[in-house]
Amino acid sequence: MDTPERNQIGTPILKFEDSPVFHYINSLSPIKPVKPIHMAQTFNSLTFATLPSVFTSPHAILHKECSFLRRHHLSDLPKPDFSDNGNEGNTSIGVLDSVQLPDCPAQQKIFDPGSSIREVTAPSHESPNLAIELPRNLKYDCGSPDSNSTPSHGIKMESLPEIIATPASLVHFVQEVSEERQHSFESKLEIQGICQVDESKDEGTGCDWENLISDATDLLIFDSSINTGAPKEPSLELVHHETGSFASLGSKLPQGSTDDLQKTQPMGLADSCEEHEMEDPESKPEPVREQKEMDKALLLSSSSFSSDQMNGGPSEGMDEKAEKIISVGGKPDSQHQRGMRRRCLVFEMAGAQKKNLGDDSKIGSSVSSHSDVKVSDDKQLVPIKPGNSSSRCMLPGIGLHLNTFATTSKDCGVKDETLASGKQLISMRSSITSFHSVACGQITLTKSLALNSMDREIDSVDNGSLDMQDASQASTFGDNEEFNPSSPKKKRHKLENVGEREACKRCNCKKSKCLKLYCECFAAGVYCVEPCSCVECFNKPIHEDTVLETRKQIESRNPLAFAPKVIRSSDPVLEIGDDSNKTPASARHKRGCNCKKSSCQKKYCECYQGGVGCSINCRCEGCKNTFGRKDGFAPVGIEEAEPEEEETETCERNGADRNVQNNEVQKDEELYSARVLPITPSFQICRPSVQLPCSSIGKAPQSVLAVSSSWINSNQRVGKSDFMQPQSKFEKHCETIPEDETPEILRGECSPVCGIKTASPNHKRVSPPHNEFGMSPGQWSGRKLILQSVPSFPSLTPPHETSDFSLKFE
DNA sequence: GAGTTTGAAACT
DNA sequence: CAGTTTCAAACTC
Repeated sequence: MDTPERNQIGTPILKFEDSPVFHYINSLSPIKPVKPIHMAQTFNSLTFATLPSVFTSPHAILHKECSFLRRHHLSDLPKPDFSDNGNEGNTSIGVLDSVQLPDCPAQQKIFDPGSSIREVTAPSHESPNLAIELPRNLKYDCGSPDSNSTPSHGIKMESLPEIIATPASLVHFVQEVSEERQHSFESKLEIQGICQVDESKDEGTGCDWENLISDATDLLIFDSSINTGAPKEPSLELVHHETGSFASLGSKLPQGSTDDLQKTQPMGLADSCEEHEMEDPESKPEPVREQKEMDKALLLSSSSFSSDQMNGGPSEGMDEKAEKIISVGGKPDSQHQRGMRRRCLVFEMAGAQKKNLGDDSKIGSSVSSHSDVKVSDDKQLVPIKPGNSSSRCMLPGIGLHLNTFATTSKDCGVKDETLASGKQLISMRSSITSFHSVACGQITLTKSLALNSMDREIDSVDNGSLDMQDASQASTFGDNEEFNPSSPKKKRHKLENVGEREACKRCNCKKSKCLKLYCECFAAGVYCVEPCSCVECFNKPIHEDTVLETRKQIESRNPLAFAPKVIRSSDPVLEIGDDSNKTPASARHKRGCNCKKSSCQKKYCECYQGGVGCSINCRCEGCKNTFGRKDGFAPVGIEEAEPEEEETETCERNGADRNVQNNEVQKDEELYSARVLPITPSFQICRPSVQLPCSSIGKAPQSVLAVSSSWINSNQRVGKSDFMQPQSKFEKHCETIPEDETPEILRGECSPVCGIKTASPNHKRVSPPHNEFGMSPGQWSGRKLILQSVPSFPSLTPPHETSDFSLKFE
């Protein structure tokens, strides 16, 4: 009865598996499908008791991947026997095996049948509910050792004889089909069988295997679910579990266990590590896969195995549940490792996969070491990126606002001399993301949507790039996650060193109460956060009113006070934009610096700090800004400047890149100046607006999303919006230049910025349009809305009117 | 970690 | 608008 069903299910599953596998391969990591499967399996192992596995099994099977199924089957084969209806399970298994074996490569085939069978059988054994719960537990618990242990027991009791029988069959199949693996696998099976035969405990071990496997699968599933691309982890998990079981079993048969481990690991590895492998198994000749898997498995197994043994799972659990539990318990490590691997995977994903094999071993070791801490995080880590991480990470560290934004980029640029446009872009992206998060986190409300969208975009874009930042952020977060501020300075230094300084903006204000532009946080439009070591800080949500008022005052004096100091035209981050073409350096400090002693070669110089070259607006003396001297700029118009000599110097330092960029930038700036200038004001305003979301000042908080997007777009589009500064000088251009140009950019979205030229009040203060509203509105027409909505600066207030603004924008 | 330097921000 | 003071970051030791 059951068997036919199971068989059917199993076969279909297998078929499905293939298709799913392809899907996975094509689209994502195969792991996902596996997870469900694991669930089912876990159910099986765990749930022995309750319900017919059938229900669960199908689902699980469907979800599961071929690889998993296969493996599971192999390892699990006994389970079916154990399972309530050993008959069914066995029969189905036998059928499946027989059938599959021919089809699939020896090992794979073997595994496949087993897996499919297990899936089917397992469910039958256990109640779906239990199974579900168990899996959950496992997932959450990282393998819920407990659950595993119990189920295994139940299974053991029931299936002893059957299990034994099945193993033998399996062994036969394996032998026939696969060679080494088969042997190893067989050895395992045999071992299990022996153990079972010898003692009920042995059975338990066999069950343990299954359980372990199931657990592993579960783990794998989790991993997969968690990390689409974390195939490695699963493998690790499997390895661990198996290792654990092996350890118990393995004391006797280390090699066999190792082989098994390798086998099993390979599965996980193949699955997790590389989709290719996943596919490969089927397409590829088994040996190839096996070798790869083996290699990986070996690496992993070595690390994991040792760890597992260390755990003592093996030592204790030779036979019993305890072993199982231990092995399961060992999972944590495995999980940790998983997490590590996941991380590695992730990173690798982003960075390079090639390391996988070689690194895996390393990773495994390293992971194991780190695992403790990270384990819990692992799961989180993966999910975190999308959700939590962003929020958490972003929040703490990044205190990026618009200003920050600029600064961040600056920082990056500055620190990263090597920064190519690419990095900057990345950095920018990161900064942006961080910004969002920051805004949300620090400020109060963030618009998840905006953030999410941003994050998504970033994520999508970043994979690779993010690594840098993410890693940095992650590290910072790690530090900051809990916001252990420790010494802000130190953190800063660290961050700075990393180039992440931006990530965390902290202030150390003692007298300004963080209500003046002296305060970086306040200037950035962000509330001070724990990391800040400020004294008598009023820049907190609690004092929102005060903050808003103060801002208003400051804005009244200088509408652009909260605008980003540095505006970069080319932000890949925004990418929306377009002008990325333009030299990355297109950015400029809105006001310009006034350096006299630092030669614009130190962070005292805001331009340098921002990683941008000095511009016409700068009144610096002896400018040697490596990012670009104001001289360079001069061409357009007036230059303050001094013809400078030193361009060569710049070249020396950074190398041609910067120089070129700078030069280009300057040129671009000149070209754009007209365009940008008009725009810039709007941008600045817009940026603030972006921050505003958080701000709650009386003015309408703009819809962050709308604003942000628009803002971003504007920036990107404008690209060089940066230059608010140029205004003063550029104003001339603007005047001369037909507004049309600006409109192009602006027109894209915002209409006419041209007006901006208006008034560049003071060179010093770029406050171009002092009246943000008065002037800007017209100029920024496109963005006027924003301006309106965004008073001048990032208000901490949540966006209420955003809708209106958005509409306006549109 | 303390002290100095620097330049922006704020004030007159 | 210019000059001065205040402030906090950046930097040095």
